[in-house]
Amino acid sequence: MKQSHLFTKTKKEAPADEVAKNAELLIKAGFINKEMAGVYSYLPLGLRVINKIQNIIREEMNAIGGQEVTLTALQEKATWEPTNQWDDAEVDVWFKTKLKNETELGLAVTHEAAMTKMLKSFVESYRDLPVNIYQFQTKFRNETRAKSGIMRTREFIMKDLYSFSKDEAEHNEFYEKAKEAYKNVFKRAGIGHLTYLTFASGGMFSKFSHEFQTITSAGEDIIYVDESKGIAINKEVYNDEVIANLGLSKETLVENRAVEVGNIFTLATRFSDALNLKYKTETGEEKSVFMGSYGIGPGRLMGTVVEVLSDDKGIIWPESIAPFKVHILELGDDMEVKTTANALYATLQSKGIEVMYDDRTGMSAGEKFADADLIGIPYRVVISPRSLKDGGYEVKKRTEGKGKIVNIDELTEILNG
RNA sequence: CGGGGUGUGGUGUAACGGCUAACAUGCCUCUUUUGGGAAGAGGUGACUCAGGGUUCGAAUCCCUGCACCCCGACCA
Repeated sequence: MKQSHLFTKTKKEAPADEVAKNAELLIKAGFINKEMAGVYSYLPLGLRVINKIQNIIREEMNAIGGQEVTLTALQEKATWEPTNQWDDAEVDVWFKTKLKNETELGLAVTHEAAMTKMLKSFVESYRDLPVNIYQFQTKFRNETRAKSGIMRTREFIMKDLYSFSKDEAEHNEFYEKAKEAYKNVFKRAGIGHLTYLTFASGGMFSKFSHEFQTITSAGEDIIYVDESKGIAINKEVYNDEVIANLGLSKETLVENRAVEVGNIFTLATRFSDALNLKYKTETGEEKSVFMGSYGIGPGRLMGTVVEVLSDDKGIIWPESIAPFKVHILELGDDMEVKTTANALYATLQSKGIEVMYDDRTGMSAGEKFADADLIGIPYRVVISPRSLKDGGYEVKKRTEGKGKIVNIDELTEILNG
């Protein structure tokens, strides 16, 4: 993409009402736009990142047998009444609305019940199980306090997968696979080294759950990390019994602030009992389907990456989720520079490399450098009278201080690697 | 939901109850520049969140509403 074509612009100053680093940088660089408290739109650059993240998640979910669907965001009252979750005393984050005929509807807070209900049309026999279904869908939660930029919003996309198994043993098998898939997601998104499988309370759904917590001061949770074992305990269930059950000891646990980037938990038969999702076993017995629920918020994951991987100049995207792989900067209005830059842009694109080309004219070099650092694309290639005189292209990684001059073959080799 | 705070050009800030609401940045025009947010010149842009009140006089004080931020509680 040519940068002159991009309708968004970088800003020198972040809006005064944003304090969170993720929102400051993402707004300054033109990835997101704030519509109101806790509600953000994704702009071209931000959407590219979200799509990359979703594709990683999609690949990992498909790899463990997930099937993708999209359920509706509008949900009827009857869906949530069997589990008593339509009640505002039970679930206090509903956005509720009505049809013209006064029928009450809710904007999806989550999809456990809807997915369970939907599956009743398809599951009848043990032969139909197990199935694992997921979606990327908008959730609406009327949070009393949105906060921390895109980390806790009132409208957000969530990947939610629901597993439907014949029994607990089959469920556990999938649950373990899901754990590994989740680890892969966070590793691939560039925050694996800071993310810990964390033992936590199950909230409304079950007694315990597993969270994936990424260490950052921007997080809302306190966790106790055992570095050598690579696991942690959430403060909410941190007690002697839990520590002992997990085979940990207080001495090796270190307190950290962290953000929950993923959460998986066992639902057992809570929803299948309530909504009557049953199947016939081989012996003709009727049994409730055994369920699990697995969530990741791509937007929050994006915010977490920014919180964790950035410096005083801007964002530092991991290659896997960067909006583009390489950023070409053309400096000055020299004709030869322009010709060379255009040719490189065409060449890289023809090789399937995602490239942003800063072809904007009348700008100082410093301004282009500053924008490139802010946007945070992994590789920067400078083309200028100087680089041409030195015989090539100056390539620099966002994480490195100094670049080096290379020729076209060396450059494509670096970018293909 | 409890507590604290803030609303001024697109953005960031300033202005004692008293001059035509100032500065920077952005944006437009021209000239000169081009390796770390260039320089000069000229221009554009705000009924100071909304409504009421106090006052000779309100961006400034008071009330109501709305919006936003932070701490806590909550968090499927």
